[in-house]
Amino acid sequence: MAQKKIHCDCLDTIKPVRDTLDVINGKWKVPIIISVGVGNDRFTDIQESIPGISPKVLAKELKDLEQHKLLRRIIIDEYPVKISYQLEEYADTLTPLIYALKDWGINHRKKVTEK
Amino acid sequence: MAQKKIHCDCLDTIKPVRDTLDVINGKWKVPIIISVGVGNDRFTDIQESIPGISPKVLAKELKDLEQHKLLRRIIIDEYPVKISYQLEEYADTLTPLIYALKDWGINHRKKVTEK
DNA sequence: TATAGTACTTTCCTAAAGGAAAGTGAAGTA
DNA sequence: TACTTCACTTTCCTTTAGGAAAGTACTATA
Repeated sequence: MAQKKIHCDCLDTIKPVRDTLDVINGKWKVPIIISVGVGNDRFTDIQESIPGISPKVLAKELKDLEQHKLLRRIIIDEYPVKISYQLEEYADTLTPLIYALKDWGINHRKKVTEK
Repeated sequence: MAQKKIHCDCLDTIKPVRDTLDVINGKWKVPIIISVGVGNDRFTDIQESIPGISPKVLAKELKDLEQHKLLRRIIIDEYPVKISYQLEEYADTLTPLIYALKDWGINHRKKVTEK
């Protein structure tokens, strides 16, 4: 009787997790969503609210997030010209994920420092 | 009266999120945790359960996860020598996060394909 | 004409991540 | 002695992410 190699199948979980990671990947996207979510809507305000982010990186990540329909860029035609960034409604679906990331981070820091 | 620049403060959320991302960062760590979690405990089984991962990358990520106390490496001294990878209890704390990643991915795929 | 404000862009560079393919070492088995 | 299995390691290379510093474009106002 042929022995069949069994390794547990977990693609049902891995595949959607990968889909998510493809969207919110990297150091900056979730922080940007958080920042815009609490009300920072201007380029420079977003930049100042996220320590360490450079304008180059911010501009690139904002474009990515726009393409993924997580936020939109609104041109306000006054003097001086302003741009407002707003979360799309779809970004609200990320709320549970963001809380999970936050909660785990808080707990992890507690664990690491209490030694 | 001096105008003070107000930009909404969101560091309380951004900081722990960053701590989390520092640990589970990248394409592979969460998939590996999932795979080991469902019972794949041998190097080659883990490798086969995660499409596209190379042995070099798997070895490196396993070391990282060990350092972060998320899994342990157990040497089984038989012939041929086997290594068993097991999740630490601490890895269980990631469960809510993994579900959040999975659920969002499922929903996102639905959204993207139904157009 | 010069200046100020806003929102970027450009250039240059380093570091980290990732991929392909082949190789290694240890030990038991034929 | 050669072969097999398992768990990696090594080498080489390409791609992506990220950072620092300076520059640009537009327009209104002084």
